[in-house]
Amino acid sequence: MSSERKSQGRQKIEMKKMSNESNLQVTFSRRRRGLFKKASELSTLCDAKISLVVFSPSEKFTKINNTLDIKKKLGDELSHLRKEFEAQFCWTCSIDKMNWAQLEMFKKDLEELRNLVAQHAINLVIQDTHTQTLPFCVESVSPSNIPFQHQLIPQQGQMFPP
Amino acid sequence: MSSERKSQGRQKIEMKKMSNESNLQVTFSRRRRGLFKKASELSTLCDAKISLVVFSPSEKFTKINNTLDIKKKLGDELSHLRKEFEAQFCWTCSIDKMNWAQLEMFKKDLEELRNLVAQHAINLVIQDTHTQTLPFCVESVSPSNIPFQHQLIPQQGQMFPP
DNA sequence: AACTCTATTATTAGGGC
DNA sequence: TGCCCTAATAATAGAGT
Repeated sequence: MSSERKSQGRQKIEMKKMSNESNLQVTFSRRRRGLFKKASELSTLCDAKISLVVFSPSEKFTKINNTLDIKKKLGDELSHLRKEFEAQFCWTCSIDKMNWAQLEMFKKDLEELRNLVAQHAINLVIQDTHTQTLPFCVESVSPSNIPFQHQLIPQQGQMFPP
Repeated sequence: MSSERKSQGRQKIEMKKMSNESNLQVTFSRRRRGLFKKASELSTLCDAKISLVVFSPSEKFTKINNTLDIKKKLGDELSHLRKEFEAQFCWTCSIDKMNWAQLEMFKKDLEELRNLVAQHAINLVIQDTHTQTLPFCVESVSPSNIPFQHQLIPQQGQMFPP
Protein backbone atom coordinates (compact mmCIF):
# COMPACT_ATOMS: atom_id res chain seq x y z
CA MET A 1 0.00 0.00 0.00
CA SER A 2 2.64 2.46 -0.95
CA SER A 3 1.60 5.98 -1.86
CA GLU A 4 4.52 6.22 -4.29
CA ARG A 5 3.73 6.13 -7.95
CA LYS A 6 5.07 3.12 -9.76
CA SER A 7 5.45 5.16 -12.92
CA GLN A 8 5.04 8.73 -13.91
CA GLY A 9 3.32 7.53 -17.02
CA ARG A 10 3.52 9.22 -20.34
CA GLN A 11 5.36 12.49 -20.38
CA LYS A 12 4.98 15.32 -22.82
CA ILE A 13 7.96 15.60 -25.11
CA GLU A 14 9.34 18.44 -27.17
CA MET A 15 8.80 18.29 -30.91
CA LYS A 16 12.38 18.23 -32.07
CA LYS A 17 14.93 15.60 -32.90
CA MET A 18 15.52 13.44 -29.85
CA SER A 19 19.00 13.81 -28.48
CA ASN A 20 19.27 10.49 -26.68
CA GLU A 21 20.06 7.95 -29.36
CA SER A 22 18.62 4.91 -27.59
CA ASN A 23 15.41 6.73 -26.69
CA LEU A 24 15.23 7.77 -30.32
CA GLN A 25 15.43 4.19 -31.49
CA VAL A 26 12.71 3.07 -29.09
CA THR A 27 10.45 5.94 -30.04
CA PHE A 28 11.13 5.26 -33.70
CA SER A 29 9.93 1.67 -33.51
CA ARG A 30 6.91 2.52 -31.42
CA ARG A 31 5.77 5.42 -33.50
CA ARG A 32 6.53 3.69 -36.77
CA ARG A 33 4.29 0.85 -35.72
CA GLY A 34 1.64 3.31 -34.62
CA LEU A 35 1.86 5.12 -37.94
CA PHE A 36 1.35 1.96 -39.96
CA LYS A 37 -1.55 0.99 -37.74
CA LYS A 38 -3.18 4.36 -38.33
CA ALA A 39 -2.61 4.03 -42.04
CA SER A 40 -4.12 0.58 -41.99
CA GLU A 41 -7.16 1.79 -40.09
CA LEU A 42 -7.73 4.72 -42.41
CA SER A 43 -7.47 2.36 -45.32
CA THR A 44 -10.04 -0.09 -43.99
CA LEU A 45 -12.48 2.40 -42.51
CA CYS A 46 -12.58 4.67 -45.53
CA ASP A 47 -11.52 2.39 -48.37
CA ALA A 48 -8.59 4.67 -49.14
CA LYS A 49 -5.48 3.64 -51.03
CA ILE A 50 -2.40 4.55 -49.06
CA SER A 51 1.25 4.33 -49.81
CA LEU A 52 3.61 4.73 -46.89
CA VAL A 53 7.35 4.26 -46.82
CA VAL A 54 9.49 4.96 -43.78
CA PHE A 55 13.25 5.12 -43.90
CA SER A 56 14.88 4.86 -40.53
CA PRO A 57 17.50 7.47 -39.76
CA SER A 58 20.34 4.98 -39.46
CA GLU A 59 19.27 3.06 -42.50
CA LYS A 60 20.01 6.04 -44.74
CA PHE A 61 23.74 5.35 -44.58
CA THR A 62 24.39 2.00 -42.99
CA LYS A 63 21.92 -0.80 -43.61
CA ILE A 64 21.40 -0.37 -47.33
CA ASN A 65 24.68 -1.71 -48.51
CA ASN A 66 23.93 -2.58 -52.08
CA THR A 67 21.28 -2.20 -54.69
CA LEU A 68 20.39 -5.88 -54.64
CA ASP A 69 18.41 -5.59 -51.42
CA ILE A 70 16.59 -2.63 -52.78
CA LYS A 71 15.88 -4.32 -56.07
CA LYS A 72 14.53 -7.37 -54.31
CA LYS A 73 12.26 -5.38 -52.07
CA LEU A 74 11.19 -3.10 -54.86
CA GLY A 75 10.27 -6.06 -57.00
CA ASP A 76 8.28 -7.68 -54.24
CA GLU A 77 6.41 -4.52 -53.49
CA LEU A 78 5.60 -3.85 -57.11
CA SER A 79 4.33 -7.38 -57.56
CA HIS A 80 2.14 -6.96 -54.56
CA LEU A 81 0.74 -3.63 -55.67
CA ARG A 82 0.08 -4.98 -59.12
CA LYS A 83 -1.91 -7.87 -57.70
CA GLU A 84 -3.90 -5.51 -55.57
CA PHE A 85 -4.75 -3.29 -58.47
CA GLU A 86 -5.59 -6.26 -60.64
CA ALA A 87 -7.97 -7.47 -57.98
CA GLN A 88 -9.61 -4.12 -57.58
CA PHE A 89 -10.06 -3.10 -61.17
CA CYS A 90 -11.40 -4.68 -64.28
CA TRP A 91 -8.73 -6.52 -66.19
CA THR A 92 -10.90 -8.38 -68.59
CA CYS A 93 -11.54 -5.53 -70.94
CA SER A 94 -9.60 -5.61 -74.15
CA ILE A 95 -7.48 -3.01 -75.79
CA ASP A 96 -9.53 -3.34 -78.95
CA LYS A 97 -12.28 -1.48 -77.13
CA MET A 98 -10.19 1.63 -77.57
CA ASN A 99 -10.40 3.40 -80.86
CA TRP A 100 -7.36 4.55 -82.73
CA ALA A 101 -7.51 8.11 -81.43
CA GLN A 102 -7.74 6.88 -77.87
CA LEU A 103 -4.79 4.65 -78.36
CA GLU A 104 -2.73 7.44 -79.83
CA MET A 105 -3.65 9.77 -77.00
CA PHE A 106 -2.89 7.11 -74.48
CA LYS A 107 0.50 6.42 -75.96
CA LYS A 108 1.34 10.11 -76.07
CA ASP A 109 0.31 10.58 -72.46
CA LEU A 110 2.47 7.71 -71.38
CA GLU A 111 5.47 9.06 -73.22
CA GLU A 112 5.07 12.53 -71.82
CA LEU A 113 4.70 11.25 -68.32
CA ARG A 114 7.74 9.08 -68.73
CA ASN A 115 9.81 12.01 -69.90
CA LEU A 116 8.66 14.11 -67.01
CA VAL A 117 9.63 11.44 -64.55
CA ALA A 118 12.91 10.96 -66.32
CA GLN A 119 13.89 14.59 -65.93
CA HIS A 120 13.14 14.77 -62.27
CA ALA A 121 13.57 11.36 -60.78
CA ILE A 122 17.05 10.29 -61.77
CA ASN A 123 18.86 12.02 -58.97
CA LEU A 124 16.56 10.75 -56.31
CA VAL A 125 17.12 7.11 -57.04
CA ILE A 126 20.82 7.59 -57.24
CA GLN A 127 20.72 9.14 -53.82
CA ASP A 128 18.72 6.31 -52.37
CA THR A 129 20.93 3.60 -53.74
CA HIS A 130 24.39 5.02 -53.66
CA THR A 131 24.88 7.96 -51.39
CA GLN A 132 26.06 5.82 -48.56
CA THR A 133 28.88 4.28 -50.50
CA LEU A 134 29.89 6.31 -53.52
CA PRO A 135 30.64 9.99 -53.72
CA PHE A 136 29.89 11.55 -57.07
CA CYS A 137 28.20 14.34 -58.85
CA VAL A 138 24.90 12.95 -59.97
CA GLU A 139 24.29 15.77 -62.38
CA SER A 140 26.99 14.37 -64.61
CA VAL A 141 25.58 10.88 -64.91
CA SER A 142 23.29 10.48 -67.92
CA PRO A 143 21.17 13.23 -66.47
CA SER A 144 18.15 13.20 -68.72
CA ASN A 145 17.59 9.85 -70.31
CA ILE A 146 17.02 7.39 -67.53
CA PRO A 147 13.36 7.27 -66.63
CA PHE A 148 13.20 6.16 -63.12
CA GLN A 149 11.36 5.32 -60.02
CA HIS A 150 11.57 6.77 -56.59
CA GLN A 151 9.87 6.19 -53.25
CA LEU A 152 9.02 2.60 -53.83
CA ILE A 153 11.90 1.36 -51.84
CA PRO A 154 10.49 -0.33 -48.78
CA GLN A 155 12.50 -1.69 -45.93
CA GLN A 156 11.70 -4.45 -43.53
CA GLY A 157 8.17 -4.79 -44.81
CA GLN A 158 7.31 -1.32 -43.76
CA MET A 159 5.62 -0.27 -46.88
CA PHE A 160 1.90 -0.02 -46.68
CA PRO A 161 -0.28 -1.63 -47.95
CA PRO A 162 1.34 -4.77 -46.54
CA MET B 1 -27.32 22.18 -14.00
CA SER B 2 -28.70 19.34 -16.00
CA SER B 3 -27.65 15.83 -15.18
CA GLU B 4 -27.93 14.88 -18.87
CA ARG B 5 -24.72 14.38 -20.75
CA LYS B 6 -24.11 16.91 -23.48
CA SER B 7 -22.26 14.30 -25.50
CA GLN B 8 -21.55 10.63 -25.23
CA GLY B 9 -18.04 11.38 -26.28
CA ARG B 10 -15.96 9.17 -28.47
CA GLN B 11 -17.44 5.79 -29.26
CA LYS B 12 -15.64 2.64 -30.18
CA ILE B 13 -16.12 1.75 -33.81
CA GLU B 14 -15.80 -1.47 -35.72
CA MET B 15 -12.76 -1.90 -37.95
CA LYS B 16 -14.49 -2.26 -41.28
CA LYS B 17 -15.51 0.03 -44.08
CA MET B 18 -17.93 2.61 -42.74
CA SER B 19 -21.37 2.25 -44.21
CA ASN B 20 -22.59 5.80 -43.71
CA GLU B 21 -21.08 7.80 -46.53
CA SER B 22 -21.08 11.17 -44.80
CA ASN B 23 -19.59 9.76 -41.61
CA LEU B 24 -16.99 8.13 -43.80
CA GLN B 25 -16.05 11.45 -45.34
CA VAL B 26 -15.73 13.14 -41.96
CA THR B 27 -13.69 10.31 -40.55
CA PHE B 28 -11.55 10.30 -43.66
CA SER B 29 -10.56 13.95 -43.29
CA ARG B 30 -9.97 13.68 -39.57
CA ARG B 31 -7.90 10.56 -39.73
CA ARG B 32 -6.01 11.64 -42.82
CA ARG B 33 -4.95 14.78 -41.00
CA GLY B 34 -4.05 12.76 -37.96
CA LEU B 35 -2.00 10.38 -40.07
CA PHE B 36 0.00 13.19 -41.65
CA LYS B 37 0.56 14.73 -38.26
CA LYS B 38 1.87 11.43 -36.94
CA ALA B 39 4.12 11.08 -39.95
CA SER B 40 5.40 14.59 -39.43
CA GLU B 41 6.11 13.93 -35.78
CA LEU B 42 7.94 10.69 -36.47
CA SER B 43 10.00 12.52 -39.05
CA THR B 44 10.93 15.34 -36.67
CA LEU B 45 11.52 13.29 -33.57
CA CYS B 46 13.59 10.59 -35.22
CA ASP B 47 14.97 12.28 -38.30
CA ALA B 48 13.31 9.70 -40.52
CA LYS B 49 12.50 10.18 -44.18
CA ILE B 50 8.88 9.38 -44.84
CA SER B 51 6.85 9.19 -47.97
CA LEU B 52 3.10 9.15 -47.56
CA VAL B 53 0.46 9.35 -50.22
CA VAL B 54 -3.25 9.03 -49.53
CA PHE B 55 -5.83 8.59 -52.23
CA SER B 56 -9.33 9.27 -51.09
CA PRO B 57 -11.91 6.66 -52.03
CA SER B 58 -13.88 8.96 -54.28
CA GLU B 59 -10.81 10.43 -55.88
CA LYS B 60 -9.91 7.09 -57.40
CA PHE B 61 -12.51 7.54 -60.14
CA THR B 62 -13.80 11.05 -60.13
CA LYS B 63 -11.33 13.83 -59.42
CA ILE B 64 -8.42 12.60 -61.49
CA ASN B 65 -9.84 13.31 -64.89
CA ASN B 66 -6.75 13.50 -67.01
CA THR B 67 -3.05 12.90 -66.86
CA LEU B 68 -2.21 16.60 -66.94
CA ASP B 69 -3.13 17.12 -63.29
CA ILE B 70 -1.13 14.12 -62.34
CA LYS B 71 1.84 15.19 -64.38
CA LYS B 72 1.77 18.65 -62.85
CA LYS B 73 1.60 17.34 -59.33
CA LEU B 74 4.17 14.67 -60.00
CA GLY B 75 6.57 17.23 -61.37
CA ASP B 76 6.09 19.54 -58.42
CA GLU B 77 6.61 16.76 -55.95
CA LEU B 78 9.71 15.48 -57.67
CA SER B 79 11.20 18.96 -57.76
CA HIS B 80 10.53 19.33 -54.11
CA LEU B 81 12.03 15.98 -53.19
CA ARG B 82 15.07 16.68 -55.29
CA LYS B 83 15.67 19.95 -53.50
CA GLU B 84 15.31 18.24 -50.17
CA PHE B 85 17.79 15.56 -51.04
CA GLU B 86 20.19 18.08 -52.49
CA ALA B 87 20.02 20.01 -49.25
CA GLN B 88 20.58 16.95 -47.14
CA PHE B 89 23.40 15.29 -48.97
CA CYS B 90 26.69 16.31 -50.41
CA TRP B 91 26.39 17.40 -53.98
CA THR B 92 29.78 18.89 -54.44
CA CYS B 93 31.64 15.68 -54.95
CA SER B 94 32.59 14.91 -58.51
CA ILE B 95 32.09 11.86 -60.61
CA ASP B 96 35.79 11.73 -61.34
CA LYS B 97 36.27 10.50 -57.79
CA MET B 98 34.85 7.19 -58.98
CA ASN B 99 37.21 4.82 -60.67
CA TRP B 100 36.34 3.09 -63.87
CA ALA B 101 35.17 -0.12 -62.19
CA GLN B 102 32.90 1.81 -59.88
CA LEU B 103 31.40 3.67 -62.77
CA GLU B 104 30.78 0.47 -64.67
CA MET B 105 29.18 -1.16 -61.66
CA PHE B 106 27.10 1.87 -61.05
CA LYS B 107 25.88 1.98 -64.62
CA LYS B 108 25.03 -1.71 -64.55
CA ASP B 109 23.12 -1.36 -61.30
CA LEU B 110 21.11 1.49 -62.66
CA GLU B 111 20.21 -0.43 -65.77
CA GLU B 112 19.18 -3.52 -63.87
CA LEU B 113 17.07 -1.53 -61.51
CA ARG B 114 15.44 0.27 -64.38
CA ASN B 115 14.56 -2.98 -66.07
CA LEU B 116 13.11 -4.36 -62.89
CA VAL B 117 10.94 -1.33 -62.44
CA ALA B 118 9.96 -1.47 -66.07
CA GLN B 119 8.67 -5.00 -65.82
CA HIS B 120 6.56 -4.40 -62.78
CA ALA B 121 5.51 -0.80 -62.77
CA ILE B 122 3.96 -0.24 -66.14
CA ASN B 123 0.52 -1.50 -65.27
CA LEU B 124 0.29 0.45 -62.07
CA VAL B 125 0.78 3.82 -63.65
CA ILE B 126 -1.65 3.00 -66.36
CA GLN B 127 -4.20 2.15 -63.74
CA ASP B 128 -3.65 5.36 -61.87
CA THR B 129 -4.01 7.53 -64.88
CA HIS B 130 -6.57 5.84 -67.05
CA THR B 131 -8.75 3.34 -65.30
CA GLN B 132 -11.44 5.84 -64.61
CA THR B 133 -11.88 6.80 -68.22
CA LEU B 134 -10.63 4.14 -70.57
CA PRO B 135 -11.30 0.44 -70.56
CA PHE B 136 -8.46 -1.63 -71.91
CA CYS B 137 -6.20 -4.53 -71.35
CA VAL B 138 -3.01 -3.12 -70.00
CA GLU B 139 -1.13 -6.30 -70.60
CA SER B 140 -1.27 -5.65 -74.29
CA VAL B 141 0.18 -2.17 -74.24
CA SER B 142 3.96 -2.18 -74.67
CA PRO B 143 4.13 -4.44 -71.68
CA SER B 144 7.82 -4.62 -71.03
CA ASN B 145 9.67 -1.63 -72.35
CA ILE B 146 8.31 1.40 -70.60
CA PRO B 147 10.25 2.00 -67.43
CA PHE B 148 7.95 3.81 -65.13
CA GLN B 149 7.15 5.42 -61.91
CA HIS B 150 4.41 4.67 -59.48
CA GLN B 151 3.25 6.04 -56.13
CA LEU B 152 4.58 9.51 -56.60
CA ILE B 153 1.21 10.86 -57.52
CA PRO B 154 0.18 13.20 -54.77
CA GLN B 155 -3.16 14.89 -54.53
CA GLN B 156 -4.13 18.08 -52.78
CA GLY B 157 -0.77 18.44 -51.13
CA GLN B 158 -1.23 15.30 -49.16
CA MET B 159 2.12 13.88 -49.87
CA PHE B 160 4.54 13.95 -47.03
CA PRO B 161 7.08 15.49 -46.66
CA PRO B 162 5.20 18.69 -47.44
C1' DA C 1 15.83 -5.23 -29.24
C1' DA C 2 10.89 -6.80 -27.74
C1' DC C 3 7.75 -7.33 -24.07
C1' DT C 4 5.34 -5.72 -19.95
C1' DC C 5 3.06 -2.01 -16.69
C1' DT C 6 1.22 2.52 -15.67
C1' DA C 7 -0.07 7.12 -15.83
C1' DT C 8 -0.47 10.44 -18.75
C1' DT C 9 -1.11 12.81 -23.19
C1' DA C 10 -3.23 12.64 -27.83
C1' DT C 11 -6.72 11.48 -30.86
C1' DT C 12 -11.21 11.22 -32.28
C1' DA C 13 -16.63 9.80 -32.56
C1' DG C 14 -20.60 12.09 -32.30
C1' DG C 15 -22.87 16.14 -31.99
C1' DG C 16 -23.69 21.13 -33.16
C1' DC C 17 -22.77 25.36 -36.00
C1' DT D 1 -15.64 20.62 -46.02
C1' DG D 2 -14.04 23.40 -41.41
C1' DC D 3 -14.27 24.63 -36.56
C1' DC D 4 -16.01 23.90 -31.70
C1' DC D 5 -17.19 20.83 -27.59
C1' DT D 6 -17.23 16.69 -24.72
C1' DA D 7 -16.24 12.32 -23.14
C1' DA D 8 -14.55 8.56 -24.40
C1' DT D 9 -10.89 5.46 -26.63
C1' DA D 10 -6.08 4.99 -28.28
C1' DA D 11 -1.28 5.84 -28.28
C1' DT D 12 2.86 6.23 -25.91
C1' DA D 13 6.99 7.98 -22.50
C1' DG D 14 9.41 6.15 -19.03
C1' DA D 15 10.57 2.56 -16.41
C1' DG D 16 11.38 -2.27 -15.45
C1' DT D 17 12.41 -7.37 -17.24
